[in-house]
Amino acid sequence: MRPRTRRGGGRPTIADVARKAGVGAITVSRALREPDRVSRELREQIDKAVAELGYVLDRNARALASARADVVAVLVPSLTNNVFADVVRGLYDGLGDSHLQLHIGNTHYSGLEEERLLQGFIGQRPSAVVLSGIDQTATSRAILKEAGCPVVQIMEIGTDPIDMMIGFSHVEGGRAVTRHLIEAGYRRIGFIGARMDPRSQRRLAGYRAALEEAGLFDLRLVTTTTAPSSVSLGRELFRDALAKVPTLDAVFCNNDDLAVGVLFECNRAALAVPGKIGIAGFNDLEMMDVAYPSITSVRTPRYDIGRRAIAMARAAIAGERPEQRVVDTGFELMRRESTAR
Amino acid sequence: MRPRTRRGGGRPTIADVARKAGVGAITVSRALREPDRVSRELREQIDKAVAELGYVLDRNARALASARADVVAVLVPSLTNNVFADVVRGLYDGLGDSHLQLHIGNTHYSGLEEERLLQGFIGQRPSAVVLSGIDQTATSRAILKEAGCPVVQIMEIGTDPIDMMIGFSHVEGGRAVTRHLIEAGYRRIGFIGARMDPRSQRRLAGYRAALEEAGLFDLRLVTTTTAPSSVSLGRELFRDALAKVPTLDAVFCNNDDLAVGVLFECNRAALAVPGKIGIAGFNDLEMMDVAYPSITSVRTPRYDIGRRAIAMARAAIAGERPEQRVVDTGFELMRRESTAR
DNA sequence: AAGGGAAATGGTAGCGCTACCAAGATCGCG
DNA sequence: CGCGATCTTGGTAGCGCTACCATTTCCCTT
Repeated sequence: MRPRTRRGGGRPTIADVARKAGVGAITVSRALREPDRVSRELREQIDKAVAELGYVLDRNARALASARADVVAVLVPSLTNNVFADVVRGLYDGLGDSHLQLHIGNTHYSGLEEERLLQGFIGQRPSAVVLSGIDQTATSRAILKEAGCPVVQIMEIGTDPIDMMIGFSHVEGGRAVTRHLIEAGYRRIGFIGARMDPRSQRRLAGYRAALEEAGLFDLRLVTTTTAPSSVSLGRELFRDALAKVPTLDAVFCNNDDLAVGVLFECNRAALAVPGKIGIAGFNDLEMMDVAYPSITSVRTPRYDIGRRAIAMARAAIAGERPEQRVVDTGFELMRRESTAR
Repeated sequence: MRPRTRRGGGRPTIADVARKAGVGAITVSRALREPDRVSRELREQIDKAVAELGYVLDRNARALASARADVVAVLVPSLTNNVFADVVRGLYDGLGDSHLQLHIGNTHYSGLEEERLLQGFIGQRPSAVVLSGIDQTATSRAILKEAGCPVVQIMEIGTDPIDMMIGFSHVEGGRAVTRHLIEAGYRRIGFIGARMDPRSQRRLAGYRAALEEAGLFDLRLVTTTTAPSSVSLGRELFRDALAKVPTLDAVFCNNDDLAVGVLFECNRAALAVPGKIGIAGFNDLEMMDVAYPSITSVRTPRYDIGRRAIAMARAAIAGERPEQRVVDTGFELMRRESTAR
């Protein structure tokens, strides 16, 4: 009958450290969590014992004992998408020197998948949850309200936050870029959209509103697909759009990948940009400014949203409730050569 | 003196489910993990109780009790980079219906950061670890050998795997594309590199070997920076390279972002591609085939590497040791318009 | 000098789950 | 029909850590 080491792989525990340092286990625990509350002398002994034993804290045990994990659960619809890659980078940088960990889940733009992931994450009792958009299912909302931890919805704003929210209006983004195209003198302005998730739908709504306002809307101008966005898809959709409406003189693409595809296709087909065709994208990827001609786009503060979302979550974890639960970051229309007619 | 609910937020536990279903707690635990080992009748009662109580398994408690978390720790050098985004997508898809979770860490191309993250991840007792490249520090290697779980190094191969390895030779990739440029008739072939992490260094080594073999190498042909890669950086570096060597007639870019930047700059400066300047990239992003002209690149099976890495890890977790510890996926040279002279 | 309070340290009792073992029920086979 | 093998179920005892409370020591007041 082995007395100890029945299961754990024999890794040193906090008790081993305590024995070696000649202190109580709880003091080691404290030295690790709140060094200020332990005398310098003991702290040094403990640090030494930790180093000598190669002790590593068992996060699972800590999470169980303290009924919460130092984890922020993050749900994004895609990781392949540059847009969310920037957000995630901002989230990471927002962590700073906190001992929080990020656990990223990929919803693949599916509300049900989001529910499933949420279920799993909540089982870890995260310190906070960050999720994308405002179109959670009723079940997801219920789970989150129940969870009792700060929740930050990002990339979009709306009137009914689960808890907190930081982002911008996609309707206004779509409207702004479309108005710009109208002002530039374009008249047959197409919309090209891939994926057509709720945010894309709202960009389309903004586009439509702007065109209707000017009496220029025509359903045939809209070319969309639910297939995932890509540069090659931009080419395909542009060809379709042009076949449908040969008088097309501009396109607003629901994201920059598509816009780049349209540009390449125009180059290939010798359609002058911006003379013959105006092109505008959305998100303002770094590439848009370098393209030839450079491409008009809507700059969205993705990295910043990530950073600030974590800052909001950290403040809320610390008990500081913000006076403003919904933060509108706005966006910036970047006028470039591709629409300078 | 409250008898129960001292800490946990009052969420139902496995004991609550057991009481409601009229069975022992351990039977509930089994029904959740190995449904086949519980009679149909009890299983249905338990499922019902779970649903009614809204029971969610506490992963921390499970991990503590079973001394391992159903987690695969993944370390990648960057999340913003399309290349690793594809790998991560493959990893996710490789998970399939297993109950494994992915925990992603971002090393920012730093060995020390990798060590730090590894330390944290090991504290969670992951079921497996996946990490990028073959240049881990001695400390990292030691930690991993100690950890006693399967380890998969990805995206590159070498002769001294920590455990398992899947990827391809970056030296050969660089050599192949450079030879192609030589065969296409280019003579003053530049190398443009950003970041210059170890894999980029090895691509450069392959480039150099190919040029030396042909008696064409010249140090001034190499233009690199440690700054992170971007399309605009491709433009800058190309300008620098051209200023240094005005007779430059081709460039091999250590990745596709740079190559696109070079293409845009050539368009802007009215340098004919491939006539005046040949361009080749690395990784074969989807965009390369759509660009005008389309850009030669080295296709790397990133998504596939992700999937197969998880498959290898899962097999190893299940106790199946592969006969082949190092898997060379190879790569494919995609010859396109940008080098078709 | 007595009293009050803060700071430093430790002991006890779980957190919610599962490994391990035991025991009863069922079955097959000679 | 007896006996071992298999299946199903349950009890006990932790996993490694921390919340909660108790204790001791040392100041600082008054």
